[in-house]
Amino acid sequence: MSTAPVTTAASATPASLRERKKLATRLGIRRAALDLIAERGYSHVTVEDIAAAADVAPRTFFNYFPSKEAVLFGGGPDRAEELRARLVHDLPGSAALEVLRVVLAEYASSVAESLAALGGEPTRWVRQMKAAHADPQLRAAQAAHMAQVEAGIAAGLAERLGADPGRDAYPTLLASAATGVLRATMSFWAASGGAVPLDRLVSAAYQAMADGFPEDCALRSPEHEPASRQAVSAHDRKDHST
Amino acid sequence: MSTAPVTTAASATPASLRERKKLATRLGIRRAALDLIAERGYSHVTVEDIAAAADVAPRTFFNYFPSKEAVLFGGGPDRAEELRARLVHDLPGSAALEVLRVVLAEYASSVAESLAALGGEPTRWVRQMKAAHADPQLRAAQAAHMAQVEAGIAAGLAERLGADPGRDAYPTLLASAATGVLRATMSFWAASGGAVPLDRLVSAAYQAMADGFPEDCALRSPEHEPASRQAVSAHDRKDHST
DNA sequence: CATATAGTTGCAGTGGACGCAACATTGACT
DNA sequence: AGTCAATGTTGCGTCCACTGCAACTATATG
Repeated sequence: MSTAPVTTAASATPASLRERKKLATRLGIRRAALDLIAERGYSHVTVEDIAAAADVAPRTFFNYFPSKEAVLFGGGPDRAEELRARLVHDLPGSAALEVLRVVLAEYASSVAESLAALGGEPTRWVRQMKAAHADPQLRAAQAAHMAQVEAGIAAGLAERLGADPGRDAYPTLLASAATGVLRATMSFWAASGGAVPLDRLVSAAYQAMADGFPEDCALRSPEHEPASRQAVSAHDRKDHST
Repeated sequence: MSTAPVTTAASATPASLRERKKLATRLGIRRAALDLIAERGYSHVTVEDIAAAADVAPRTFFNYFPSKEAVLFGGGPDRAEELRARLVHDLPGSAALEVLRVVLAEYASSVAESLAALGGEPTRWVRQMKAAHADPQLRAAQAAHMAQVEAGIAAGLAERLGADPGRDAYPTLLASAATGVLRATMSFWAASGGAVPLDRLVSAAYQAMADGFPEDCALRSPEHEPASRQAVSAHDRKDHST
């Protein structure tokens, strides 16, 4: 939030002292939480521990995050709403799949950004992501979070397409598939250490989806801990009708 | 508790007295839970309530279900493993998408069956499903559950395709999309009151996915509370290469 | 400086989940 | 039958996530 200027909005807004302090403690809590969790694992860290490490009262933790899990995901509480709005209005005239690809690619990037804003070298939160990937509890939590995002997407798509979600399953279907793809992509990206550009990964994955997941489709990462080489062997041949 | 005789499977499985008793209490707990939740809503029912209604000690509840949420989903704890195995071995030689469609359609059916095994008219658990769809807490729980299923699917696909999930994102990607579609489909089916045959819905949805979610794709349900008519207006024209 | 506003903290309480140690039931063996 | 080992059930104590409420404190405003 303070390290790298956010390109989206609300940047360069030091606002009042109060606001700044709030942001600071929020970030402090988040940082402390991620550090501890990376060290000991999610289930071996209590809210009390986090609060102590962040120099706030345990009670204060819940003034900033509605749950212990939320500290891992919730960058901003309004991201879901923003997503919805953009899905409705962006790229008017384009196909639903196209809007999804563009908007969700940006969403992914913004998530990545907010991770980077936590400071520290990438190596640290790479470890964190690896840990998250392992712990089934966290997988569940992440799924729950994405479900919320998905609801926003479905609503946005339904509005854009003028469909009634109760009667036409298409928006929900598309939203579910889209978030599924998004989740898998971000997991993969995190596991790769962030070496492959996220937006490219997301685009490739959506291309795969639009093409109906052909057999020869493969999203591979380089050999070990990739640094510069990037494979992302998508197929740029088939043009799907839009 | 013993309103209607169970019509489905598990019949003619007297096994030992012990096994039967266990099954009985398990079903009793599940029934009690679903009843109470349908009445009061998920968050207004405590485990203690459920236990009381099922005539067991609160502690016993956790001998059968690992969590309060689990009582809503977990039919059997080994379903995930079975899924994995079938994805590896079934339909040798067929495309991954094809196996997914077949196996997941059956999975969905078995879930539906276990719901029906709880007895009572459909109307009851239709209400339950509607409630579940509304409560964000439950949406999250269901997502978490599906995440576990997804992990099994991803593992199975990876094994079938001989891919390393750490290096090739294809299996994970496919699994995520597949469970997304499955989830949306089952939600839709439940919301429709189970009027539309589930396996047909699932097949249609997978067809849509294999075709890259064309714009004209629409999975619609009849007007109001459907009874006999069923639309499922999929497109049976395009044959995708396999 | 006084006052309103808003954030922080402590406290007490609810409820989910677990480990452990009795107690009850079932099944097997002689 | 009668005894014993498994296995299931229950109660108890504990930990921890989470919440409402009521001080208390720091910022903002007049």
